Amino acid sequence: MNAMNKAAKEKLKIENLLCFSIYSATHAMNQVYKPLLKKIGLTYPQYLVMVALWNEDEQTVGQLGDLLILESSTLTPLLKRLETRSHVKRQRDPIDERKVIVSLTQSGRSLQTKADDIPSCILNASKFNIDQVIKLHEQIIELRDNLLTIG
Amino acid sequence: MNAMNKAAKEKLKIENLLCFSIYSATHAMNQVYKPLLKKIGLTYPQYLVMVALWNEDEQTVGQLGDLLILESSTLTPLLKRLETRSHVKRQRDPIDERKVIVSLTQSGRSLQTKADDIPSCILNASKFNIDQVIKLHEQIIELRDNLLTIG
DNA sequence: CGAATTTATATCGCGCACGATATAAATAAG
DNA sequence: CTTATTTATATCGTGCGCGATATAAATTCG
Repeated sequence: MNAMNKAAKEKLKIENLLCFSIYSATHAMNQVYKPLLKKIGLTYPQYLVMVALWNEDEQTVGQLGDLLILESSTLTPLLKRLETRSHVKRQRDPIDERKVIVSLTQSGRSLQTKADDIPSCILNASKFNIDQVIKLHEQIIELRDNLLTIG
Repeated sequence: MNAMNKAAKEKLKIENLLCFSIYSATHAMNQVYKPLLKKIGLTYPQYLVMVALWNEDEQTVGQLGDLLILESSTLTPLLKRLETRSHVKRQRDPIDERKVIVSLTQSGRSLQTKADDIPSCILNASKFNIDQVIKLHEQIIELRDNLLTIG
C-alpha cells in the first residue's frame, strides 16, 4: 500500500466514524431522556409526537410523519399506544375519510406541564452552551438534509 | 408570561431540536447506508460489527459491546445472525469459559473488499468536506460522552 | 358516469435496542 | 474447601423503524 492509499483510507475511516458518532449519540441521548420520560410514561418517539401536538393540536398522521420523518408503519402503532393511555384521540377526517386526525385529550395536554423541565435537564446533561447547541444543530440539520436528498 | 420566560422557552426549544436533529440524522444516515449494505447483505449495526472485526479480529462480545456501546441483549442475536450467514464464528474462550470470542470467517474477511467503496459513497452523500466532517465528528463525540457521564 | 390511478393509513415481518432477569463460570471471602 | 459475589453472555418482553403490501377513500381520465 502506497502513501496515497493510506491517506485515502484515513479519510474514509474518519468519515466512517462520523456516522458511528451520530448513531451512538442517538443512543446516549435516549439514555438521558429515558429516566426523565419514564416519570410521565413516555418513550422518546412518543414524546416527540406529544411535543408536535403541544405546538399544534389536531394534526393528521401524515403531517406528523412529515414533521418527524417517520412512516405510517411506525406512527400508527405508536399513536395507538398513546391512545390506549388516553393521551391522544384518533378520528377520521369527516371531509376526507382517508385522513386520521390526531388530537390531544385533557390528559395529553396536562402532560405538557409535567414535561416542562425536561429540555433544561437535557441541556444541562449536554454540558454545552446555547451557542454551541445552535451551531451543532444547524450542522446536523444540514448533514441530515444532504443525506435525505440523494434521489 | 414575561420576557424572561419567553427567552428561556426559546432556548429550551432550540435545545430540544438538537436532540431531534441527531435522532433524525441517524435515520437519514441509515437510509443512505441501506441500499449500499443491501448489496452485501448487511444491516448498519451488522456493518459496524464487521468494521470492528476487520480492524481487529477475535474480539469478545464484551469488547464489541464496549466499542459499539451496545448490550449483550442486542449483540448476541445480531452475532447469531452474522454466524448464520457464516460471516463470523462464535466460540467460548477455553481459558475463560464465560467469554465468547467472535472471529471472522473467510466469507467475513472477503466482505471487506466488497464494502471498500461504502465510506466514500457516504462522504459524497453528506456533501461535507473532510474538515467539516472532522469538526462535526469531534463535537458529536463530545456531546455523546457528556451525555453518557451523567451517573 | 365508471375505470384507473393516486393518496392516506394500516398491517405484517424482520431486525435492532434495552431493561430485567437467568445462567454459568470465575473469583473472593470466610 | 465451601459459600458468596462478581463477571460474561444469553433470554425474554416491549417498543421502535422500515420495506412491502393491503385497503379504502378521493381524484383523474376517458
